[in-house]
Amino acid sequence: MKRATKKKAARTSKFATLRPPRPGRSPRPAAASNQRPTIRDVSVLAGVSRMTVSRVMRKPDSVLPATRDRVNKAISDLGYVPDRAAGSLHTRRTGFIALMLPTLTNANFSAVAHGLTDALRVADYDLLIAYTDYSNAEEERQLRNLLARRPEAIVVTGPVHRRESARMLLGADVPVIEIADLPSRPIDHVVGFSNYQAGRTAARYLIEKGFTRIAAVASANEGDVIDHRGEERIRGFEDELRLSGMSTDYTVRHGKAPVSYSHGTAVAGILLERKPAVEAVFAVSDLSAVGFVMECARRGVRIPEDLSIMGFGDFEIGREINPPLTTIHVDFRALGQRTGQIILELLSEEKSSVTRIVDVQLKVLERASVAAVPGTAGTRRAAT
Amino acid sequence: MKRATKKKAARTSKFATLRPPRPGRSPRPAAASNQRPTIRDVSVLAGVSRMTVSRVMRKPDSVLPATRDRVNKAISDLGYVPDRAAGSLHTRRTGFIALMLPTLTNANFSAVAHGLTDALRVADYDLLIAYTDYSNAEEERQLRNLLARRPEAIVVTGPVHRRESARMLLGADVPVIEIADLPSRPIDHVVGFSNYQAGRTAARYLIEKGFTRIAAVASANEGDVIDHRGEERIRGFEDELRLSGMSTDYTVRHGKAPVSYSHGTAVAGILLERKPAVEAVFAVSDLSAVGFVMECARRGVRIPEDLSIMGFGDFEIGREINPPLTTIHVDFRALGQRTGQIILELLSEEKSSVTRIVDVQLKVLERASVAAVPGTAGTRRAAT
DNA sequence: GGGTCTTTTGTTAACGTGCACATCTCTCAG
DNA sequence: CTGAGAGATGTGCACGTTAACAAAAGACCC
Repeated sequence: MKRATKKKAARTSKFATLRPPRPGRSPRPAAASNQRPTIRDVSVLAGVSRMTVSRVMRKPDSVLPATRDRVNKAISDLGYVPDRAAGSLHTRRTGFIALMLPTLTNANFSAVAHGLTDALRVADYDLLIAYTDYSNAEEERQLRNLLARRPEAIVVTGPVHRRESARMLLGADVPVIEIADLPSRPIDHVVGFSNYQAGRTAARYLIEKGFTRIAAVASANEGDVIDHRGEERIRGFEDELRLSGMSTDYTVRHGKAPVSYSHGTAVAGILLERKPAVEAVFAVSDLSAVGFVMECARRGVRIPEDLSIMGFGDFEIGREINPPLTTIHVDFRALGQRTGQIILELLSEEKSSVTRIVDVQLKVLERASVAAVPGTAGTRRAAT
Repeated sequence: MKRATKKKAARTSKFATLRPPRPGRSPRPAAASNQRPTIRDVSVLAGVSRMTVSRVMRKPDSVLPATRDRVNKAISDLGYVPDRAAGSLHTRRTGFIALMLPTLTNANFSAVAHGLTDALRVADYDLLIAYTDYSNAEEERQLRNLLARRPEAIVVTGPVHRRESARMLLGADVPVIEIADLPSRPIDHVVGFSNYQAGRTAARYLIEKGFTRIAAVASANEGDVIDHRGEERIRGFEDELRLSGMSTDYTVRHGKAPVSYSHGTAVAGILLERKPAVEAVFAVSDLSAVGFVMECARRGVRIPEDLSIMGFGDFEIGREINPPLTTIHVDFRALGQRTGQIILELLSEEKSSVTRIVDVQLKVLERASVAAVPGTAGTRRAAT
């Protein structure tokens, strides 16, 4: 029988008969039972060499079916799972993609993670997720951590602000993709949208509806903790107001990033006291806008009759509340998927020096929380 | 001067003068400029051995200040970041903690991730997050993936259902912690709460408020995609109803896990048609409950006057809507932190064979979305 | 001034895997 | 029956790091 012959041959290491045993190298006993099995344990059990085991796992067709079955049985009996760290040490491919987000507790950012995973699933990549809690210092710390894992691509929520962070990213010698913004000085690739333009778009939308007393609502910068993308939206919003000769006095900054429902609730308390009364509100995030709407309901302020409001981000809850929330939509899941596709392209191509800048769609979703000022019909454009 | 002497001595490899150069081993040229620097590059630049560089990074006190400074300068000049994969190959410590969640787009699960990170921050661990989209098959696939990274502990959203998954976890020979449930047959450690009891608690609460026509609202199992913890809550809820001699006919199952706002909206459309009219509703998740409440508002169904409703999970939005949502609270962030602490304990102790089962607090938050039936005063307990 | 101890630094051999290459086995043509 | 070629399998080393051990250089003591 073939098998017996092969087995014996393998066990007696026929190729090394002339070589004396190496001095310092003990034959190493079979793995202790409490240790995870290695490819060597599998090879011994199956009576083949380590290389054959390796082949069974990565190109099974190059191994004789009988041998393959024997090896597979050994793998399964031992519960062997190859150690990717050891493998990648040799292949220089870790299979890690690093993703740096401000926070996980934000449906849009988790949507990015899901989208990215979707796109990467076809290949054999694992996501290495870190989050910064909106702090640049933490970003740098996390980045150093991530680089120690040798990711094959790095996705950061842009723009990167620290010099040292940018330096590390450049030095990593792997594709870097900034997402969720269009940085003025990109490090490498970009899949994002202009938060500044989003802010301007929101302002233009409200101005065209005929409002003149318009508020912007955002978090306050607190030391190192800054929502840079939110800041950009507010900056664009205020710029557009000014360009139309309007006041930015109604802007309210409150609390630390990230904003959520309670932010809107608190800000409503502040803003609704103002005289003359504010007519329209743009919140830096839907979550804040929703909190604002809820507080208005409690105070008997009718939306949109007494006050119009719009948010940003098209969070699911905005579609469900009464009235539904006008907002600016960005498909974050698609953004993540697109990012994943680009990574796959960049990693498959030989030497792609083409820098990709993808500007993702952004659109106003008109819902019932904004109503035009009577007599305006929502089309009063640049009424000189 | 001391430094010059040392430097020269180091460069000429004074300890190996008698040994001839090894045959097959080329001295290896300095790393190509486009390659990430290794510890060897640092050692050459600093004029010391690799080991000294390694020491500077992990126990700096054992190196002479002058040498240390020289090495640190080389590290910084080269932008050297050690490769943890290579290090862990030798130390057997990867610094990975694996976390398997059903989804990231659920604030409570992301809170677990944040809590876990909080607790692990003091040590040098990185979280390796995977999610299953509520599929057992995907759980098994992801688990195999995770194990290939050799995590030092594995956190899974319990209970684990597949035989093969459980087998892999046991074979991993690292602490396994099931969270967010109290499995009847735990694999190892547990930090969770009884979803079954949560369901019973909810039912008891509504029964004591005097309701008799009570609905449970959940997702429908769809093939492999099952929200096991939600199922447990519904099971407990219905068991408690039956124990009080009540009907479970009002239970509505709809859509695929995970449920969200639109789930509640859709289910409200179904449930509000029922005759005789339902009096109280328990939704498997706050998100569904919120959607339900919003749909009631649109239909003119007053809460709690016409209908009482309670949810589960104490999501932030439940506190903000009108009326605020009665719910069952579990502190998921604390759950994550507790899990992290236990991991640190387990990994620091020599041989801790003690299995930890932590039953996390769970409490009903009484808010305005549930009102007692007139004449009940909310205290009709087991009215025999 | 010679031994001994302490401090500092260097050398070697793994850790688990995969590639390049070497070697054996089998088939088949001539 | 032999040699070439194809197919199957094995060996050795490298990947980047660190623990254990070794060695050198001072410090210190009598």
